[in-house]
Amino acid sequence: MNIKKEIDVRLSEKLAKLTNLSDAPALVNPTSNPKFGDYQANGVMSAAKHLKTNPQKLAEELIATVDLSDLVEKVEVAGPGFINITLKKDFLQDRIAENLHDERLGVPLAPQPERIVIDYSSPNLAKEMHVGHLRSTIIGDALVRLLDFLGHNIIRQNHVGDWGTQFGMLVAYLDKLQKDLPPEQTDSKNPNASRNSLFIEDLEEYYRQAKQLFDTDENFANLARECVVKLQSDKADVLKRWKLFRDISWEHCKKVYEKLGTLLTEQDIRGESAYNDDLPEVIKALEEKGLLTESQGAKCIFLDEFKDKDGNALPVIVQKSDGGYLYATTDLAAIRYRVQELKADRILYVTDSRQSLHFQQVFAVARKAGFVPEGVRLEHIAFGMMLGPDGKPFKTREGGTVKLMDLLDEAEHRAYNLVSEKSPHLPEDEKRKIAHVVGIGAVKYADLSQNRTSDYVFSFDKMLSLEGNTAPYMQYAYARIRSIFRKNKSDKNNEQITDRITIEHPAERTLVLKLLQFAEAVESATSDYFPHLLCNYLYDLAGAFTTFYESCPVLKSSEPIRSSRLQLCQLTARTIRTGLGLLGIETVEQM
RNA sequence: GCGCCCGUAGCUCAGCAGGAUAGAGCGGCGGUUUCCUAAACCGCAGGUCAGAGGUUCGAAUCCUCUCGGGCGUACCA
Repeated sequence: MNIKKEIDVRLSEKLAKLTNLSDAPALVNPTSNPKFGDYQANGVMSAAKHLKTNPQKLAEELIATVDLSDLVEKVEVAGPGFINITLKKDFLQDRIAENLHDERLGVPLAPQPERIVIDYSSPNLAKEMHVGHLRSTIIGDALVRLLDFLGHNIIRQNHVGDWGTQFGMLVAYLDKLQKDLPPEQTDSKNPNASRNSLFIEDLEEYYRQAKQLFDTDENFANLARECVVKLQSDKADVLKRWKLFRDISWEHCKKVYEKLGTLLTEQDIRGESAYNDDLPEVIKALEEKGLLTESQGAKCIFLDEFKDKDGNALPVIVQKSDGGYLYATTDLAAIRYRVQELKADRILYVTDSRQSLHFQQVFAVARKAGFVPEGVRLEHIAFGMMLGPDGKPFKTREGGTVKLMDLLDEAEHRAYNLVSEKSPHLPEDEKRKIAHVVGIGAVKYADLSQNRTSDYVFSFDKMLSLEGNTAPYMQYAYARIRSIFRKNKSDKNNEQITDRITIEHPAERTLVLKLLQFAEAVESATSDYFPHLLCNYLYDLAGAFTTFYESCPVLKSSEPIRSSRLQLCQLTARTIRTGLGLLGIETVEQM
């Protein structure tokens, strides 16, 4: 049960009736200060302002009309028209007892499940994954888990870059290599001979060299462009190489995803190449709608809502003057597929904020062209850049791109050193397991715990710190609780844990209330796609637990308090594990 | 030039459908351990919420302008 929502709905309904305002939200939130109770409603004041009446009087009227007796111990009007609400102890105890046997820990399912397509990760298959793919992958994966938990039907889409100039370049470069080699070496050195002889590292290097050639050698650039054309016309030998590149690259991605623990699989891939045949169709459809204009040889859609410096409409180019298609064209084709074939109710794009103009334009064109029905939502879940400690874009010391695999390896390595230092007694394989969970968790949590819209400063030291709002802190909080149960099990006078939770101590009450607010945290993190709100909640929960644990002896208490407190420990552990799980972060039993 | 985002403690960040005394963590200083994991906890110091106007009973939050930073802005993705 979402307590906040429950109170809000009841108050808002009555407030609307009382004021005859169509929109009179009660604006219920947890109180800013515990002395005001558990929840406060702030909406009366603005409603009173609209009606030009006395807010305190209106607040008094409202609480006289609304029935909250099943939840509430005390409701009072305070200050200029706040309504302060204190929940009943019985209510808290009853609700928390329900969560004891609830897999979902009180989080309600979405009343209307939707089919939600989430486009995320989307690496370029011509080269290794690098830090630029990290945020999309982490944030996208967390949103998948969160929305799925609410009962939505999630369709992951990995819109990989597996087509176009970049692949033309690679194929052309391989051709060139082959020609340059002496004939007798062709079989052993020719990467095309066997896939085993070509690795992602080679591919990375080829891409670099091919790119350089492409930029400097006009002849080569033309060859590369020809290869793109050949790709599009299904020339068998060219296609064979393309598949080879793609397969090698995917093997590499798979390893990264595996290490990262993302949900993406081969089934989720639907890359740019998948839309190749649709691109002329998209142009045709736009043409038929009368949206296309030819300008400087390119086919464009001019949209009035986007203006250039002189106030002229800005174009969205969908076909180049040389006949080639662009990013926007592919995205339009993808939208059609997602609407028509996947039957999406909502399509989310998890990409960096630099692409926000692009998506605004693509969304606008898709609407105008009738590719997207009225009720279908298109949303760009934008995020900021990853910065290095110097506040500049995150690069290696030499100024190169940081490979994602290297970064993850280092996180694990650092976590391993930490574990070895703090818990040398643990067996080696255990230490490795913990290092993996903590290292990867740290990278993910550091990203997710920050408001995604802003840039964030990447720091191994900070994310692996045991202090503050970090993964290791949360994982440690979990492990500490689990240790209580190991201890309890090994106790001689191990007693049966009963089901009742009773609130005796203020710290218990605070913890219970916090536990009950898990539903609110999940809801808030999901509604606007802000996973950091769930992180904030978990951190607060850990704090509430610590206070409880410091002031309320658990194993040393006598029944029935002992059972009650053990249950609180159990629920806290489950809530932390579930919450981290929704973010794609694992826990360990000891660390 | 135009557009979008941002500027909160020394540092990294919360808070922003307007609400009560602006919160954390790190760093600094000072404490706590015969006690269920000290990888912990508690306390103190630290702020003209970039600046100036405006709207309001009330502004970090909304509006306008200024300064500072980032990103984007016709054939890359």
